[in-house]
Formats: sequence, C-alpha cells, structure tokens
Amino acid sequence: MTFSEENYLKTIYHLTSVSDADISTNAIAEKMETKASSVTDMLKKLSEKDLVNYVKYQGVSLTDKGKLAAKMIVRKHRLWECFLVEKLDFSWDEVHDIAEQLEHIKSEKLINKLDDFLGNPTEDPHGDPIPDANGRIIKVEKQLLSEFEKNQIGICVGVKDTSSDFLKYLDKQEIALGSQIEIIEKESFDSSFRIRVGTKEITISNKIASNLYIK
Amino acid sequence: MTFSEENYLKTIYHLTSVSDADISTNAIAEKMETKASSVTDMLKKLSEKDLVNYVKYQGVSLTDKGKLAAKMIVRKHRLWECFLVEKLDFSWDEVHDIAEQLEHIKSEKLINKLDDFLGNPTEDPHGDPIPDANGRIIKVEKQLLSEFEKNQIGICVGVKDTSSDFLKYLDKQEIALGSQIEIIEKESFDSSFRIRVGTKEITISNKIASNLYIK
DNA sequence: AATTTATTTTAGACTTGGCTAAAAATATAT
DNA sequence: ATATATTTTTAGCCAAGTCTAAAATAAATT
Ligand SMILES: [Mn+2]
Ligand SMILES: [Mn+2]
Ligand SMILES: [Mn+2]
Ligand SMILES: [Mn+2]
Repeated sequence: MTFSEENYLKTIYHLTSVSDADISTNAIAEKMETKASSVTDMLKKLSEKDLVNYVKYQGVSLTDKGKLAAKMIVRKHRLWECFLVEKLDFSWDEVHDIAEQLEHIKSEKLINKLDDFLGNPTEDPHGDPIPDANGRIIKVEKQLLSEFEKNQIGICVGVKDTSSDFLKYLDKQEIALGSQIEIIEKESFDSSFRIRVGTKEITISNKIASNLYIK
Repeated sequence: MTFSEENYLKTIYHLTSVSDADISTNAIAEKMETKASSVTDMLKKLSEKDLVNYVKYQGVSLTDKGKLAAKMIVRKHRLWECFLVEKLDFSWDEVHDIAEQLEHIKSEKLINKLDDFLGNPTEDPHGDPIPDANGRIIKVEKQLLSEFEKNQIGICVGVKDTSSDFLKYLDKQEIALGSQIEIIEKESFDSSFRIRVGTKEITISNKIASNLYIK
C-alpha cells in the first residue's frame, strides 16, 4: 500500500468516526486539501482493492478490510506520538507532523515491539485511544467540557482539536491531561466558562470548552 | 528531497568510500538494482540541485552539499539501527530494512533527540561509524581479519558485509562485536583460518575472514 | 415540473521515477 | 588505424498521483 492510499484510508476512517453516514468525495477532498477529481481517482483504486465500498455519486465507506488497515495506521501514528513524548521528550504540540511520517513505516514487528517498549499504552498524548494489534479499541466515556454544568467537577482526559495553537494555549493556561477542572460559572450570554484548574481560576471561551474532553 | 534522491546520494556516498575515484553510471545502477538510463536521469536532476558534480560520460562525485546530505542520511540510518537493537531488542541482522525506511523521516529535531536518547553512540550495531549532527565522523583504525597473521590477537569491531545471512552465520559461530579473536593457524592452500573465539576453536573460510574487521 | 445551483465524475494534461531499445561515445583488441 | 565491445546517453513509453476544465448527475428553488 502506498503512502497516498494509506492517507486516504485514514481520512475516511476519521470522517466516519464523526458522521457515521457514507462519506462524500468533497468531504475527503476538503480534509486532505486536495481536489475532488483526485479523490474520485483514488476511490476507484481503493474500491478495486476492496478497501472501500464505493458507488459513483453515492459516497464511500470502509470495508472491514479497509477499516482494519486504517486502524493499523492510526495505531502506528498514536504509538509513535507516545514514543516522541514519553521517550524523546517532545511536547504534545510537536509530535503530530512527525507521526504523520512515521505512521507509514512498514513493519509489524517494529510496531509491536514499540508497543511493548512503551508499556502498551491505551491512549496517545492527546487522549485518543490506541488500537491494539488486532484493531481493538478501548472506548472511554468522555464528554466535552462545554456540555458540563455549574459546580460539576471532572478530569481533563482528551482534546478534540489537536492543533499546535490550541495545545500551546492549553500549556499556557496550565491545562493538561489529568488536570482537575471545576465549573465555577457558566455565562449564559456567550456560553463562556469560569473554571478552576488546580488552584487557578480562569475564564475560557465556549470554543475552548468545546474542544476539551472531560471525565 | 525525495526518497529516491536520498537513496541515490547515499549510494554514491558509499561507492565513493571504497573507490575514491569518480563513480560510474553503471556502478550506481548495479548497486541500486536499477537501469543505467534511470541513473543518468537522476544524475542530471541531482546535478541541477548542486548535489553532485556530473559530466556526461565522465562519472559523478558528490559536492560538499551532496556529501553532507548523504552523511545525514547515513547518520539517520545508523542511529535508527542503534535504536532498534538497543531499545527494541531487535537482532543485528533484522534492522537494516527497517532503517532503510526510517532514514527518510524528515526532522532534524527528531534525529538529534534520538541521538541523545541513545547516549550519542559513535558506532552502529555493525561497527560502522555514526556521523554527528555536523557530519563529523570518528574514524577507528581497523583491519580485515584476512590480513592478520598467525598468533596475532584482536577484537572484532565491525563487519564489512552486513547481510542477514552473514550476520546469522556469525551468531551461530558466536562471533559478535567485542569478541576476542586469536589466529591459531593460517592455511596457505585456501587462505582459511583456524581461530579461537572466546574458548572455542573454529575454522573459517577466507571469505568470512575478509568480512570481519579486527582491531 | 422546470430551472438553477452544487456536487461529482470524466477527459486530458503534467510531473516523478521508472522501463526498453536505439544511438552515441568511449574503451579495448586486433 | 580500424574494428569490436562496453558504457552511457537519448528517445520514447508507462504508471501513479496530481491538476484544470468540461460534462454529467443530484439537490435545491422557484
Ligand atoms: Mn496526531
Ligand atoms: Mn494524537
Ligand atoms: Mn544498515
Ligand atoms: Mn549498520
């Protein structure tokens, strides 16, 4: 499988996990910052290889084979992210681009040994689940902070947006995975939140709250 | 720089280290298992980018820029080999193919952090020197075992052939980097050697002796 | 229901890196 | 000095993956 094929599969997998319905050519094109015509070409190719179910004009979904392949790429991406953060001391906002490259390294033995070396982590540095060697994923219940109400308390367990900008903002506010967060006030006018993180009290916009997973 | 360009540079670098003269199109083609016509195409491209000095029919050599680029790829290859052996517990005959992929990962920060994580090794699992971040290499004096004479004693510090077959043969004979080797007898008829490795006495062919570096 | 708009596919072109076969240049042998 | 062999380059083709522009289909509006 080529890098390109792998990237398409991964994108379809990620889009599926949010919408559930068949994925449109345009949605893929947008996510991958490419042209719809290029997507059409690739969908034919992936369909030929039984990695996707594709009917012209009707959108696309992953076959079981395609889904497993996608999960294996995600597994590699997230394990490498763990490696970079845990072992090489990268910060969580620096690892994504490097993992985008590393996820294409082909060696089952390598990724399984890396998994063991890291102590078989179940989540990556952004709180996303890591599929095991068989593609199984441990789902953890979590809600967006924006859905919480006044006086509720939770632990930050993940981020929805993994952009460097957002992650750096969280660093600045000293919000990390594992931080305890308490809702002090929810402003009805703009849906912003007054929260306590550790000992500090801060105000965050609804946009921020909509990108933090809490348990 | 593409994977292909990097592989050509690396090949030219390795060929240079043995012959010193300009490298022929055919020599590159043979080493890379490709066609001379493909090599010619790539040499034009590398020349355009000032990575090689290339004159039609006259062979090719690396420019300073090309040599540094080649060394950085070799650096990555060898550091990743160390990682695989030291940290992930691969054996020395399994790491080459994986390192062939990993050497193309683009991130200076990654490779320098990996270098530190490994304790800044100066040699890879096969005894080959690892260029530092500036491309500097620590040269170690070493001779082929085949050049040794009766009663000489040395330490095995490297292998010339790094094929899996050869390395597995060495494992079987319990010859590893660091092993003490003593020449008991040199057979004049076929230039084979009777040697002592640790406590064992074995006979090795001249071909084997010509692929072991001793200090 | 007809028409307009948006989405998706097709057609044709381009780039990269490969190939074969033929031509040109260089090296070797007579 | 000439003929032969080898090496290298050129010319022309192919496949993958991308693009633009045009055509086809589906969805939305009137
Ligand atoms: Mn990531
Ligand atoms: Mn992640
Ligand atoms: Mn190697
Ligand atoms: Mn090596």
